[in-house]
Amino acid sequence: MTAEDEDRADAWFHALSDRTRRDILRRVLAGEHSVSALARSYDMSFAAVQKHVAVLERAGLLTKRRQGREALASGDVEAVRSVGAMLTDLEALWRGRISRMDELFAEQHDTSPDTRHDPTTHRTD
Amino acid sequence: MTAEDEDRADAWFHALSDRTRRDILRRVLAGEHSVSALARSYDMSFAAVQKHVAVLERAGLLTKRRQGREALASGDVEAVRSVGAMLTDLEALWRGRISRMDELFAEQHDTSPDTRHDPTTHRTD
DNA sequence: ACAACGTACAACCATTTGGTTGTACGTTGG
DNA sequence: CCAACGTACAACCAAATGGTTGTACGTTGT
Repeated sequence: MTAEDEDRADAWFHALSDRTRRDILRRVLAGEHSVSALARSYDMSFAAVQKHVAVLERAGLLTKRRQGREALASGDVEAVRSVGAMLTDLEALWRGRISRMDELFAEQHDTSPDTRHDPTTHRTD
Repeated sequence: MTAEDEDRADAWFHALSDRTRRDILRRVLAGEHSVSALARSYDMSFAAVQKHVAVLERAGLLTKRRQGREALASGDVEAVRSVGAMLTDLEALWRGRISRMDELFAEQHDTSPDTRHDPTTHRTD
């Protein structure tokens, strides 16, 4: 099911790649806003803002709730956390690179590898 | 200078919005790879992969180092952390919303606020 | 009742994107 | 020396993107 994960990641990062959408997400994370209330904040048509909201909704970064004639949008912090988790995974790959560099150093300079420091607690920055 | 920040964020998220680029970034975070070595991993032309590498480079997510005829690409973990920090900032906005909800709840339902639970330890998920 | 409001969506347009092929140029190994 | 390799970049193309206007339809306030 890695294919669907990549689809979700595509949608997440694409949704976040537009500054208007990031601004909308900030607002709806801070509190519910109707689509037209959001639209009033930007120098573009209502339809344009509505499309941005739809992109964020399809990506799962916000949800809409119908109340009378208004559609109230609310940010989904869990989705934001999931995006952050992807980046943490990327960092982990980098930490693995450092560990391998340590191993290489140990092999080249140390025939008794037991005396090396613990690579899992290695300072990296 | 918020404008440049938004430009950088646009470049970051756009670079990450393509699965081939995310995969390239994973590889170069784990260790240096030449552009042609990367290109061999994907079912597309060398030029296409080279363009993906260029997008990641312009976004500051990887750097290239010239060694002979090869261009060795390496992931920049600091940039990845900066992207993660942006998401943490988004989360903070959401936490502010919850605090405000707690305040409103206290005002409306409780004239002696002592008996309410502690909002700072409020379970949110 | 009905005008104004809020939403949704289709059609259209210019620009960007992600891919291709082709060409040029420095580097390297036999 | 020179053929193969690695890189860079231009030109081109189909599809996606971000914007527009227009239309339709349910909701609300007077």
